[in-house]
Amino acid sequence: MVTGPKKRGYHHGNLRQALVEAALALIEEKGPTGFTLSEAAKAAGVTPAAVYRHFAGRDELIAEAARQGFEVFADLLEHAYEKGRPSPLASLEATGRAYLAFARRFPGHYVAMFESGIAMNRDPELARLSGRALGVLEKAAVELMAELPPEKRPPARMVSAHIWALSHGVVELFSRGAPGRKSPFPPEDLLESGIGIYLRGLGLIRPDA
Amino acid sequence: MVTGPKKRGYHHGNLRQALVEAALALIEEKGPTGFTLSEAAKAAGVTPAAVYRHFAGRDELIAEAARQGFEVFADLLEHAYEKGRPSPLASLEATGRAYLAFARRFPGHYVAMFESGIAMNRDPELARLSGRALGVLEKAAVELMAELPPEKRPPARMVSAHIWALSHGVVELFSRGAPGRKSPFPPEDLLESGIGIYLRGLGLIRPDA
DNA sequence: TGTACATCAGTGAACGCGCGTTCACTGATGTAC
DNA sequence: TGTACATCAGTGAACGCGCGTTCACTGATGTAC
Repeated sequence: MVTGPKKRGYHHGNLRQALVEAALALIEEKGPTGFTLSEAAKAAGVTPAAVYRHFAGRDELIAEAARQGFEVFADLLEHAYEKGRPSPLASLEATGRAYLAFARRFPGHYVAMFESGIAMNRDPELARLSGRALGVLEKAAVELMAELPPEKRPPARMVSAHIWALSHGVVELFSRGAPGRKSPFPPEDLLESGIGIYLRGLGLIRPDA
Repeated sequence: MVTGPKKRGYHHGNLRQALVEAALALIEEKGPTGFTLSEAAKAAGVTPAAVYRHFAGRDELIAEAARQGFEVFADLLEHAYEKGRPSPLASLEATGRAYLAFARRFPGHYVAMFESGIAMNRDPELARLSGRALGVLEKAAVELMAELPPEKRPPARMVSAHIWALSHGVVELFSRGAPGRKSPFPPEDLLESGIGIYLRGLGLIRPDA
């Protein structure tokens, strides 16, 4: 058994993180329902009871997975947002793409965050992190709205809600390989074209562009 | 014990349907995870074993609930579609509203259909019914696209996918009372405004309307 | 440097629980004569 | 109409299972002297 660069702590080394990763792998594989504490423990090569040294219980473990997911999520969105600057339009489009990219690259996290039935207010840290992620979208929307004349300027929070809903819908319906439901188009194209049409509807892209 | 209009069959009368309804109530109340065969049986006033007279097992029961949901769903969409005629624009908008109305009025069905992890191809009837529902949306999109000049006419299936994704996203994120996540706007307004902006982006509504 | 002690991560056995599922049964309903 | 029989919906006891959780424990690691 190769231990790697001798980084182990007491016994396992870093059981806490190993459990989170086992949980994510299970969620990814079998959905939020298919994850059990015992199985996660087994996957980490440890007795179920050992889990209680690190988490108060099953829900705590999922919450930690979601927490880590939101952290990466917010980072990715922020990075995409910055990359689009100084154009608010490019920022918002990049942010949308980053949303989908996250869901594809971290499906376990995505499920833990949005489909596990975790209550956001169970944990202030979770609420803060999810707020931060959504905040990026809102900031992009606010800047975008500033480009429109005030009289035809919808509320920025509504716009960010639209983008979020569209992104989430594309992920849920077309991105994950729902058995028996075939996507007519690649989800990336679907989201990109959808956002494009939407932004044109806001008057931010030329009608003939 | 009042039996009502004496419609009961052998013992229970109509256990099959009673089980479906108990399952829906449980799903509605506690999510797709929170539903167990035993609890549904108890809610219907019957022994767990009795379920097997009517369904092959737990999954069969959920599938039946989803099947009934899709039936109502397709009917509602179709009705809304017809109501909007002969204007394709009005048809599509009404169909979108009907989508949300269904999710609100039949939350248990909606969850069984879209969040229970039921495989659509497990059951040809289920595939047929879900196809019929989606078909209404596609038909509306096809007619709508016919109003556009061919050179600026996106694929109808893409348009219907956009509408579907936006509707589903609004339902999942803002319609159901996800604890700790407060909706900034009523979901109906959110969907209506979103679809409106989108249709304007397609060039189907006047920019200044 | 070596020894004694404190810490605490993980063990393993045990628990009560509710689950889905099976089975032989019983008794109400429907039907043939 | 009445009786004998067939049907079959629902019972109740039993099963094996894996779950989450608890507990006293053990033994590897870290620390004080």
